[in-house]
Amino acid sequence: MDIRTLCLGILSLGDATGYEIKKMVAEGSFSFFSEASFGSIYPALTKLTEEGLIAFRAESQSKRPDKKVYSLTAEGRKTLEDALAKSPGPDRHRSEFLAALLFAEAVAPERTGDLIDERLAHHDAQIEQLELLLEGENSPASRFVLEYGLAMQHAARRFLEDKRNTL
Amino acid sequence: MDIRTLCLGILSLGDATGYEIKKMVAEGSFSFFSEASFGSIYPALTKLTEEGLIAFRAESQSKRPDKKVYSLTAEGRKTLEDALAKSPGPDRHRSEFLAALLFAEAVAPERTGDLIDERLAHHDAQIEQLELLLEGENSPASRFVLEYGLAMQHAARRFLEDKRNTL
DNA sequence: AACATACTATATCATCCCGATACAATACCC
DNA sequence: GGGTATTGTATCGGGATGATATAGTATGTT
Repeated sequence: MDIRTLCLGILSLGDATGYEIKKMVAEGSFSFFSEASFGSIYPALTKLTEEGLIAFRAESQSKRPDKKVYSLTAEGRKTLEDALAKSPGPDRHRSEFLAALLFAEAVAPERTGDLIDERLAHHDAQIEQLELLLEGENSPASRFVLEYGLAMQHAARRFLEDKRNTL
Repeated sequence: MDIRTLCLGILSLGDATGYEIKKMVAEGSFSFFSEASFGSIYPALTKLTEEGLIAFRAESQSKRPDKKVYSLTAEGRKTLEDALAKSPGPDRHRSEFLAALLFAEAVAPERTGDLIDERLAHHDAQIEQLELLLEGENSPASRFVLEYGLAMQHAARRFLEDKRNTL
């Protein structure tokens, strides 16, 4: 899933500005399976507009630069449907924590206990945040994703607690 | 964790060629928390060598290009220790599956059942592979990572099975 | 025997992406 | 008054990905 398809997908759920798209992937339920920076979102939106897959209306705001509110065109919806027809690629998980844990074993074994304790606290914070998001979310699809994230956090936390003394 | 630190970490576990490092992050227990391509590994090794953090011995092979077997220098080990002293950055999870599921809800809802069924089969395959790797692995740290991955796969699978009919 | 695919091994390159930065006005808090 | 946060668009350097090139060996397939 490249940034272009991600933008099409987000716009299929409703019109948005580049800034709003960035907020959605940085916070909210999108943040648990995707990422994107301004440096990729704005060029993607420009190119998608040139290709006619999306269009924007400029909303002038008093004392602020114009907002460009993007929306999906019929052609863009078709392109998204085609992309979704293919089976999704594999998940990609990058964890500095797991890497640090594995390397610390060889280089600084006294550090592993701290790493795990920090991690448990991190999971607690994530769980709290997810439960908060879940309270304010009514869309079934978004709730599904948030509950999925919650299940994963609980599973990771449980595993670490069980195994803390094994290493 | 950039590729440079990843290479230092892998070399802290034992000497290796660029090709072997690539194999480790593409298969094996490293693949569940990291990724790297030839296009990033070879330049990283070259630069780390220039900086004196690693060194290589060329092993000439009959009828093959020389192997460059890299190993960590004392300075490289120190650099790795410094990097591990910092707390690891957050995990990054990218899932085309979750994105497709969320977007399909709006664009092609009849596809969601198939997506989940495909995903369940995918988890079964991953679980089988992880159990296979676990059989041949004796290092406690590697076993820890593999068991972690296994726990996550089981949790995801269980969640999807429970929720299949909710959407 | 011929052919195709896969493996070992290094390396480069276009394209894409991230993180930082810039600009600009408003709003809020101490 | 001053510092930080928010809404907004946009660019740029450095870094990463995925594909491709080269090249010989090994293995499997028809």
